Amino acid sequence: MKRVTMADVAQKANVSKSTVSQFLNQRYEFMGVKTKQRIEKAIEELGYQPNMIARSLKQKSSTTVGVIVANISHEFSTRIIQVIEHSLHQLNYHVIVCNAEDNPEKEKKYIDMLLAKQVDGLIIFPTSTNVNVYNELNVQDFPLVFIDRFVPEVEVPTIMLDNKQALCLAVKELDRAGYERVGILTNSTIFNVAPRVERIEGFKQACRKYGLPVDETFIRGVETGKMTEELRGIFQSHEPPEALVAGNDLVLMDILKYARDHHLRIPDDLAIIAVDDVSFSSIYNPAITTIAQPIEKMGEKASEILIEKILGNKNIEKDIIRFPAALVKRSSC
Amino acid sequence: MKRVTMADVAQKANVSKSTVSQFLNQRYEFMGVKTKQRIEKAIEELGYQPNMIARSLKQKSSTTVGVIVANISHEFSTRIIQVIEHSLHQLNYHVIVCNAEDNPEKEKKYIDMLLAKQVDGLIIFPTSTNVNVYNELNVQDFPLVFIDRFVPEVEVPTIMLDNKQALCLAVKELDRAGYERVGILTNSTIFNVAPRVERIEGFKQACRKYGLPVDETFIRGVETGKMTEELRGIFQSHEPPEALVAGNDLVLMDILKYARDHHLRIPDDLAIIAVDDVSFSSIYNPAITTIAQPIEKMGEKASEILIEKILGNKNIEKDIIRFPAALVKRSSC
DNA sequence: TTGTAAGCGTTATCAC
DNA sequence: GTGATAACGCTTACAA
Repeated sequence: MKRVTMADVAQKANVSKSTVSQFLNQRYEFMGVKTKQRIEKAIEELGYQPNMIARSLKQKSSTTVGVIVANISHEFSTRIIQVIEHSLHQLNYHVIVCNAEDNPEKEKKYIDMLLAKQVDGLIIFPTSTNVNVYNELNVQDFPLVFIDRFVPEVEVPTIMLDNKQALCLAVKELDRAGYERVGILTNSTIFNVAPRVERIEGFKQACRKYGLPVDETFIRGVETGKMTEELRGIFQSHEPPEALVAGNDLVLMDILKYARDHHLRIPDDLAIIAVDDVSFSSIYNPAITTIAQPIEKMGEKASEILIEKILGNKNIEKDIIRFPAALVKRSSC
Repeated sequence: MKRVTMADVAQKANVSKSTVSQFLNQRYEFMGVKTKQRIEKAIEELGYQPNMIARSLKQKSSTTVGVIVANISHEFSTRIIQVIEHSLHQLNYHVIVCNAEDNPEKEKKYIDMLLAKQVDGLIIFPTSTNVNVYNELNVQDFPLVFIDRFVPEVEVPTIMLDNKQALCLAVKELDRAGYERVGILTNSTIFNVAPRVERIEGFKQACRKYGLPVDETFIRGVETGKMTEELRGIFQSHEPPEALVAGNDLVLMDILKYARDHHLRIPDDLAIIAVDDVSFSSIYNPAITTIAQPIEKMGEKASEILIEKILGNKNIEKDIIRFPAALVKRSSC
């Protein structure tokens, strides 16, 4: 497959490469009408397509950004990536998505690869442990935005859910519905993944606020794969919880599966409220009450800040930007 | 952010750029041990990272492939993309994913952009209408693979589900369970999207095979957004269907929602079997019986063929490769 | 208004 | 064993 280059066009149109370049970059202010037409014709006839690689090399910009997601299996991740892709596409940026699978080494490898590919910026769902890598990028002023999770010692703009407020909303709803023995289940908190820790903390605070008992046996960060086991433990207790908050979509699935397999009726035997308004929550029977993240806004904001940084705007808040959650009331609690 | 180049390394190590290049490309056969060490040291100290853009320009290969998906909102799409990304990553290829949103113009625009970016190949869930574009790529021997849908007049390797067999499986199961009045709902067939047409056709054939009545009023390709309306029509009929096949995940959602809102018990009032083994089918109550596509195998095969083509292997079957579906028996029929 | 030439960071050829 | 030097396809001063 012989690609046609600018030189071919130039030759065919009887002009020099630079004139063709001018044309392509819409600088026809001082260009003869006839030259312009000849170039147009030549491009058309040859089916010329500019080579963005060559362009990138010269311009030192690839109009590509990388997105590294900690774990793509959360619906939240895929949806926010879609939003980011959509926003950035409108600005003529392309997106390369990488899935770190919650593995810091993989994340580091991806960062290196994407840098080698000269991406103009990076949006990362960080895995917390690559602090030095992040900081290195940061001191070099490399455009970087975090999403979903913050990293303690790194000053990077971070888009996050207001987890405290989110859980306050959840507990408030549980309280309103009259539940007393309540709990929350999230994925493992051993790596201090911010949303999980914050959600648990927010849950406890809210319980105190609404005067609900805080029973630590129902408040758990559970390792992947051990959820069923954990649930069995919880429901074997003398007084099992009346209501459970699912820390994310995957936890919700585990709870629902357990409930079904053990014939727990929702919400009568067990009320449920889930963080993340996953698509199947409105389909489920009964429909699941959820706490929704403003995915669109979060994705757009992340894109916006990244582009600002790419374009060289220095005065961007390097802080965490928290987005409020919203209660989507359905029938599971 | 000042990037360090090969020249910097060369200078620091007191060698020429070419030697550094040799080093980077593991050609140390004739390289002095000391030179090697000096280069290693210089790279380390400067934190040098090769520039793949420059490399690509020279090598005429970007080690990047594009994936254009017709509609990302199907779980099937996202999952197959994950598989593709995973397979190609192992071969050190990167993937740029684009969502054509079922819009042929958008698809064409993406193809152009990806070509401009010098992707080495393209995996497309085609939107059927860009036949000329596909053919142009094809005559130029540009590495191209279709997935999920075939395009009649284009000779490109195509990975597809064996839809006929899949629906045979579904109908067989319906028959086995004793249902007689059966139907199938898919998305709109006006654009002759292969899977939809084939699934409907396969359904009819299978009904004949198993001696079930073929009632066209229960066999429908429905426009997006009109599913609820259609369902209302179907269930107002004198003898509504006892069992329905959902042509894909989105259709399944619509059916489940309708069933819940109209208090149809599954499977007693309405049995359901869905094509695509979406994650929530095992969670739902009752769990949904599905026809699963071998997503892993399909994604891997697509990646494999694409890479073959990229590497210049000419004798690849340009035909449709059909993958068999599998019944996942649960409780909805 | 258009052309010339240098340069972006690599790799490849061939000379030393 | 190592180093000049010329590409790769484009942009951009600056010259004409």
